[in-house]
Parts: sequence; structure tokens; C-alpha cells
Amino acid sequence: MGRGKIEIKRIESTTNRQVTFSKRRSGLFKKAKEISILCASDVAVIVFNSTGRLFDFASSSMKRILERYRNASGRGVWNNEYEQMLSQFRNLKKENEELQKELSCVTGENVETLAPKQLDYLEENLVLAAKKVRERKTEVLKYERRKTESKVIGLQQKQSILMELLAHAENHEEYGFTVSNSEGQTTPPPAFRVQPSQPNLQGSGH
Amino acid sequence: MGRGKIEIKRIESTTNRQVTFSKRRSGLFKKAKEISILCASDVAVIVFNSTGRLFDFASSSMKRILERYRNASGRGVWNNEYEQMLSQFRNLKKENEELQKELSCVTGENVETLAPKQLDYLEENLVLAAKKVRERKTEVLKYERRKTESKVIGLQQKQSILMELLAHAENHEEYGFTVSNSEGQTTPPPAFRVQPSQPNLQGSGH
DNA sequence: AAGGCTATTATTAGCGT
DNA sequence: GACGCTAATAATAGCCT
Repeated sequence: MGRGKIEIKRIESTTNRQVTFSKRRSGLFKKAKEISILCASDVAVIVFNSTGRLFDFASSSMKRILERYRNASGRGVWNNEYEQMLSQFRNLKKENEELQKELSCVTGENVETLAPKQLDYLEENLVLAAKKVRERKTEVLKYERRKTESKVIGLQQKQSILMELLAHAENHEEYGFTVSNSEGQTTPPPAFRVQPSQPNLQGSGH
Repeated sequence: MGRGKIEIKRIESTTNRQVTFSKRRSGLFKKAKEISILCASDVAVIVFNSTGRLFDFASSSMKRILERYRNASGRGVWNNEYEQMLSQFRNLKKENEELQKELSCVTGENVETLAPKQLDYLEENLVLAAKKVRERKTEVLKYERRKTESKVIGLQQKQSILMELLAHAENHEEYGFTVSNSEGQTTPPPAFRVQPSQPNLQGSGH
């Protein structure tokens, strides 16, 4: 239908191809629109030209038509990605609800809905869990104590070394301090006795 | 382009509409095929007729074209639905994981990972929950007891009525039965003593 | 590249089977 | 309803601007 008949095969001339594409595309879309109006039908046309550019026509909402297509086309076209995720989604949601239910039972909130046997079971578990927690707490405390103890021992060792050093120093020079008794206290020498700036815990009976 | 010109508006005659639909549909698909060949382009056409039946044409694979459309159409057509669900999906998954963690803590399994303060808090909650459960249990037991009691009372009343009736009957006619002791047992009258067909639980010392 | 013209082919409306 | 026919309209190939 033009000045001459043409064979239906790829047009080699790029320019010609583009022109023909443009003309025929508008023709196609026009026909699509016409059939949709004349026959009260829903039509979508999607075209990619040879350079990959997209053109589309839809008699109503493209989204709705594609959705409808998805439903009508026997679930197997783009289904994989979408539908699969949808079912996974539903499963997750269910799982989630059950977890929340379980959790609320465990905190004793939904206790009214449970059967006597479930109540027994739950109590047992709660007691067991509390026991475990208490055990863990003592474990932690023991660990802390050991840590503190080793710290104390370390400090004591350092102190005794320091005291030894001081004792040596006292014997050879006049630093003004003496090493005190075996409890590791230092006391000022008689000559410079002063009030302690912090209350002494071993207290002088005050 | 027929025997007469037609207006582009809905064809009211059902038959006519169906005929026109069929003719124009094949025309549309033919044009789609032609442009796809002539212009080396990728074309998809989706049509639903007025009764909802699906017809489609695709120059290559419909799935691929729709996939391509999804990528090319600037993520806004089915995207909302798809992408939105994806993020919801991820949220749910995260939530789920946290719930499971929480739950495993509550059952005393993950107790090693908790800080001392969390341990205190957890123990408190567990003890509280156990208390709630015990309370619920006693509630249930009380309810059961009340139910049983009222049943017992009902039975006793019925029994005393029956006994009275029997006492009257005994006084006036020969039914062959007497009212027994105060525990509500009936015993066969001397005249018709027989072996019980079922072992008597109160046993005659056998 | 985009738009207009028109000779020519393609499509199809209405009808008959 | 599907198919075939054909007069009549619609689309468009090639060309020009």
C-alpha cells in the first residue's frame, strides 16, 4: 500500500528503516486504539525499535493490563520471580505471627488461651530458663571475682616490689620516707607527720 | 475501509462486535509481525476481548519482552508493587530473625551473649512469667473444682429425690427393691438375690 | 530527522453462505 | 459463529521539502 509493493523482510537502509518504523508504529498504535474502542477491549502494545528504544501503547493502564496478563497467561511467564516471592512472603508472615504468639505466651501474656497441659509445659520451661539464667549469672560473677582477685594479686606484687625498692633507698639516702609494717602501709616519718588528706580506712579509732 | 465508513465508537451489536474484533485482531497481529520483521524490532501485543478472553502476539519471547519492558519503563509500572514488596520482605525477614533471637534468649539458650544487666532483666521477666502461669493454673484448677462440686451437688440432689421416691414405692407396692443404707447403695431384696453380672467394686471379700 | 503528498496496495464492513 | 467476497475506505512507500 504505497507507491510500490514491498516484501516483508528486514529493511537494510537504516534511514528507510527508521522512517518506516515511525510510520508503521503510529499505524499500529492507531489500530490498537481503534479495536479497543470499537470492540470494548483492553489492548497493550509494546515495541522496541532496532536501537532498543521503547515505545508503548495501552488502551487503559499498562500496569493493570500486564497484571491481568499475568493472571490470565497460565502462571508461567514472569511468574517465577514474582509469584515465588509472594508465597515466600506469605510464609514469612505466618511464621512471624506464630513467633510473636509464642513470645507473648512465654512472657505470660496470652496465658488465658492455653490448655492445662500447655500451662504445665510452659511453667516447666520458664523455670528451667530462669535456672539457666541464674547459673549464667553466678558464672559471670565468679569470672568477675577471679578477675578482681588476679588484679589484687598483681597489685600486691607490684607494691611489695616497690616497698623493697624503697627499703633499699632508705638504707642509702635521705628521701624522707620509711617503709612501714607488713600490711604494706607507708607512714610519714616522725619528723614530717601530717594529717592525712583522705580518711585512712584502717582508721586510728576516730 | 469497508463497504461504508464507520465511526470509531463502541459497536453495540454483540455479534457485529465479535466479528469485527476477530478481523481487526488478526489485522493488528499481522501489522505487528510486519513491523517487527521490516524494522528489526521486538513487538508484543496483548488483547483482552470484551468477554475477558486473552489474545496475544509476540515477535520473540513474550517473557523476554515483558522483562525488557520492566527494565526499560523507568521502574514505575509494576515496580511499585514488586520493589515495595521486596523491601517489605526484607523487613519481615529481619524482624523474624530478631524474634527468633529473642525467643532463644527467653528459653535460656543464648544466655552466653547477654550482658549482666540483661541477665538480671531476663531473670526477672522469667520469674514474673512463671508466676503468671502458676496463677493461671490455680485459676483453672479452682474453676474445675467448682464445676465438679456443682456437678456433685446436682447428683446428690437427684439421688435424694430418687431415694425418696423409692422409699414411697416400697411402702406401697412390691417392686422388689429396697432403699439401702445412707451411702446410697441399692441392694437386691432377699427374695430375688442373684449373682451380680459385673463384679461389685465394694466387693464381698472375694 | 520530520512532515506532507499521493499513487498504490492493504484492510475491512457489510453481506451472503 | 466461521468463511468468502468485494466495494469502499485506510494505510503507507517513495518522493519531495
